[in-house]
Amino acid sequence: MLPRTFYDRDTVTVARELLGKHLVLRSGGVERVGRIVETEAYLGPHDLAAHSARGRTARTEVMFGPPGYAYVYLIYGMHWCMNVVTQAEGHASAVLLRALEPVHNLEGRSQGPGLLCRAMGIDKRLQGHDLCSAEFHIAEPDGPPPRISIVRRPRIGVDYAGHWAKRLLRFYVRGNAWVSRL
DNA sequence: CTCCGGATTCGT
DNA sequence: CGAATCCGGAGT
Repeated sequence: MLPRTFYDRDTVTVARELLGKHLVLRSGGVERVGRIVETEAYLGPHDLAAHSARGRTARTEVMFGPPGYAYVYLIYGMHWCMNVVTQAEGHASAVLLRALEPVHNLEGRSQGPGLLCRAMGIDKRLQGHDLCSAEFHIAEPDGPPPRISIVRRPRIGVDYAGHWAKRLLRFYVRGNAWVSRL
């Protein structure tokens, strides 16, 4: 299991290093595992695409808290999205998990943040959950890590954020078939 | 209290 | 390209 210190670092670094790691959720006697192949970094209140840019609210409270917790929210009234909170308490930054390569017990497709949560069974009950826990965490896969090439692109769906929409804060594993879009 | 729109996905 | 579908956040 990744230690809390993994998340207590620069958000771009965490977003890049999460690629290739395993997201693990044990629920109802079933363990689901997916390999993270696509992420986006949301840097904090100064980042106009980040939810924390609208200030500290009930929904975004967990983003302002300590690193290594899940920020889960509902979008467009029907899809859950999952983030990992990064950096020290008060920084209000996070990494959005956008796509998984199926490893174990995933239900259907997992390319795109909404489909990822559907496949893993992630919803409101995991909002604010500790990711340094047996039932819900991110882990280094067994064996030697494969050498991967990382692609940097602008984030998806944040055109409203002015110049922040152009920043290269989306990361994915080059050539991976489970990435949501090229 | 009302109103607007979204870190998406799917079907046309 | 537009609908689905609901709640957070902002304004009255």
